[in-house]
Amino acid sequence: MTQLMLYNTRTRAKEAFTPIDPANVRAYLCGPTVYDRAHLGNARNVVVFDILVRLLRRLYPRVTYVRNITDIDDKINTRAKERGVSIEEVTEGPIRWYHEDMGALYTLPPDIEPRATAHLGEIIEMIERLIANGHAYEAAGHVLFSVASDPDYGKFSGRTPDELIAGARVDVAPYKRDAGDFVLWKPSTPDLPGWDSPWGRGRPGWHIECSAMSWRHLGENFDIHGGGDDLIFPHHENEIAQSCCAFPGSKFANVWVHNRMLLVNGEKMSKSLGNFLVLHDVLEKAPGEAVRFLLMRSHYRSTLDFSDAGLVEARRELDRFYRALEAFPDMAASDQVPASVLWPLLDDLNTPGAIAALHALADAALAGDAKAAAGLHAAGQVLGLFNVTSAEWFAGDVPAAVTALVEARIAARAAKDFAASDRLRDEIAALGYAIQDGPRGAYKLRKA
RNA sequence: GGUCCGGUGGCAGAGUGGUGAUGCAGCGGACUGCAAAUCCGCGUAUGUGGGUUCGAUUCCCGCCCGGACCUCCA
Repeated sequence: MTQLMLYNTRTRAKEAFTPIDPANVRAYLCGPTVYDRAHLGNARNVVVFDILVRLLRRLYPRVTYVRNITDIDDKINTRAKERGVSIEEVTEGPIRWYHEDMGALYTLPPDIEPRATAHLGEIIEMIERLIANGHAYEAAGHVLFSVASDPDYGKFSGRTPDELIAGARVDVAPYKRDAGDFVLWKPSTPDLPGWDSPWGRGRPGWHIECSAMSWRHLGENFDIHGGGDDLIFPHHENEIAQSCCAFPGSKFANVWVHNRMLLVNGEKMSKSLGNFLVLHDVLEKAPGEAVRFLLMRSHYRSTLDFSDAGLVEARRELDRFYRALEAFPDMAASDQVPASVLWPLLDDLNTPGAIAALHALADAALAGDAKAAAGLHAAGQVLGLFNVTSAEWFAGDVPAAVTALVEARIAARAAKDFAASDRLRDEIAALGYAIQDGPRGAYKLRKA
């Protein structure tokens, strides 16, 4: 059983995944707009896609994973103006932090990481095509996409143009033909970053860069497009409209994979609410692998309500797996992922189901089953787990002060001075380490 | 207001038209100088009212509650 099933937002149904070209599966994930630190919601999105890509790589010989960086944006411009620096100086830090933080979660880098600033040519070419095809028009220095020109507009997100207008909570610019028309290109005043175009010096609107970059790197029609479900409208609806109208007859992405939002205290983390958890801060509280594990403990299409208690629990579950692996230090590496783990993953990335299977393997491994331990380790590769050794997981680099106390305690126990022994255990605990005694004076240390 | 999604044991969280995974926490026992870890065992759940069915947690309808989108957002 190696058939991957994926829920496709386009059809609102779980479908058997069939690549356009089995020799090269092409996938695109909407990446960050780089003006700030990544938050935990970004992390969920990237971890989910990371598992999908790892799984696809087991099933197909080649996967091209593209994740863009949006480095043209009005929020970036605002920051640059506030600080009196160039937009490159604003985006440099956030791009570096993004790589560091996602790396700390053991997510694989994309094969191609295109930037909007390097794709103005493609962006302009697409806009020219849209104008030539009668799907876009110039007005007041802007170029706008005409939603009325696209009979399919709204189908993806399940809305009619009337609904969109009725629900509009923003003022409609007077130069728009329809309230739903959106900007492809807008003029830049001299104090703002801009690029020369047939419509004068300006900059692209929000949605066009993803259409241009996916076209450049994956073609007019590719397999999978991912993102958070808050992007379904308007971002992905608009991407589809632009791409399908610029390339008549193309289908753009075949399968759309959207993860649900991460909640904090029952509410969506969002920039406007200001309640978002900065990933870097969460990584101060727990190992990256525990944060990653927390994000896979619920299905990607369910809401996940973050809590510190959940983080602690994620870490304890991983403790158990590392204990199971620890029992087989010389285990030969295997890439045979047990069917019990693979099967739920193939069924629309059911990570909680896979984790349940991991626990069964851990039980067997703790009972002495070497094959189960090898299977557990192999399963970790497809899930992006077990990236460190058990010793590193439990203790990391032990400070000299702790080692000295441990040695003093061994001596005390040998002398059966249990009062001293218990006192030393408390002192070790005060330094953040727990000690476990084993047979014949053996012991294990772990970070509290 | 429109559209959509969900409500499972103390908590987290899957699956399923036919005796409700898994984990964490809790309880009892073994082991231990005491612990920890490990092992054995235990308990508790499908929001609510109808309908379809031999049988529903699973399908359908109403209600209640929660969340998302309709605006920047992963």
